[in-house]
Amino acid sequence: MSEVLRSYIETYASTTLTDAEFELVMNAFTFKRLRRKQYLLQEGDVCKYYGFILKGAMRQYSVDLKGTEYVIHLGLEESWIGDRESFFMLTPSQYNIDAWEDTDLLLITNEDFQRLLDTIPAVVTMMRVIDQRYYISTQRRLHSSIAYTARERYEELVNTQPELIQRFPQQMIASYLGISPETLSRIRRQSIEK
Amino acid sequence: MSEVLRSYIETYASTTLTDAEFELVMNAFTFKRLRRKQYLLQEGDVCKYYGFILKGAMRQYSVDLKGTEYVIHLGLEESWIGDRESFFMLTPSQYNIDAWEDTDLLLITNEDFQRLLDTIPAVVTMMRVIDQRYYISTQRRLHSSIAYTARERYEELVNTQPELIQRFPQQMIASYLGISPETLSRIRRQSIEK
DNA sequence: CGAAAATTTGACATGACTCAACTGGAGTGG
DNA sequence: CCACTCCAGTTGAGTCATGTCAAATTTTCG
Repeated sequence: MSEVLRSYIETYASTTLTDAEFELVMNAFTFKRLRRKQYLLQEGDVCKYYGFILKGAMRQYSVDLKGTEYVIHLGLEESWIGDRESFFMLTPSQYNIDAWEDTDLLLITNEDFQRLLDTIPAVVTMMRVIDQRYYISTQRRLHSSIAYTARERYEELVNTQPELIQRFPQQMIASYLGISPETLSRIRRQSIEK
Repeated sequence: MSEVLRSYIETYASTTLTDAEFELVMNAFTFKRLRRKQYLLQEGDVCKYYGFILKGAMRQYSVDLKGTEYVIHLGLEESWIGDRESFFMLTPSQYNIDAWEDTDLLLITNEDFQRLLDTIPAVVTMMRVIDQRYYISTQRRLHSSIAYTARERYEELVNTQPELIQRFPQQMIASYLGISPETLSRIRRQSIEK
């Protein structure tokens, strides 16, 4: 099971880990199983753990005074989940993170993570590559939200990340796109009609 | 002048550079002066240089078929400018980058940048810290675009980055916020009336 | 099957956009 | 130093995309 993390790191760092290094990595992480709807993080708490998703589906979202939820991240297996701002700055988070499907995670604390960065160069490289990709994908998403209509953003998502649409309910996808569930429903109908 | 870059790196890396290291850094960068409206990057080109702004104001934007401009980044002194996706992936950029004010830059190529990352640990650390901050600020901006109205986004910008509002014309700020210049004008009037 | 949740649909409200006209400087040149 | 132009910003009117609320329908799942 932890082989998944090993090959993930090796892929992103474009190198291999020695068994000793991998041992260190595995000691730094704790396995955790979350059932559907269980929380990894609740608003107001500091994000103590960053998680690597082995299997499952999770979401990160805020809730406003009216109770409306705003989804800012959806995560599937072989990706990371956590509120980075809170995790690294040790500040209270404005986000909630919960499991949408039953999810298996590998969790790591800030301290342990820093230690890995200090001792294993491959982890540093991996982080650089991941940040790079995140930087690029967020910039694209930001550009979409400024330059594209609701329909265009939905169609872009269908083309680039169909797996999200398959795994999460429509209302979450709507929130992720920054539109109402009703609007998304209408957009989909019109897309089909054409 | 290049002392600015040195102290920037030292601040972000929380360490000092040896003179030898700084020598390497300076050899990697080229000084460039851009006049107002000159381009650093044009759509369709690969972003050959990443720039550190010593003095001035720059913007990064795309243009759609109708000629409408969408500003995705505004940069002032002591920050970086460039299309990271194009720069690191060597792909043609969809963005234009030009100088809004006369601007002094230090430019670096991808090759030279990789070399610095390989030879100077402080540069690696600096990048990690910068990426971290960018990650956080972009996530916030994304959250704003999903969860807040045009007015709220404008007010947030006034509170968090008033220097952008002072240095760039209103229509660029509007584009940066993803709203029309007319809408921004009306929002401002109403804010004043209250 | 039956309850609860998700999605769809309809009717209506509204925020934001578009287009066009107007206003008010900031420069320029006679 | 005035007249003129240019351009950003403002304002108005009409439109359109999207949101809201409520009801109907479909799907999910115990």
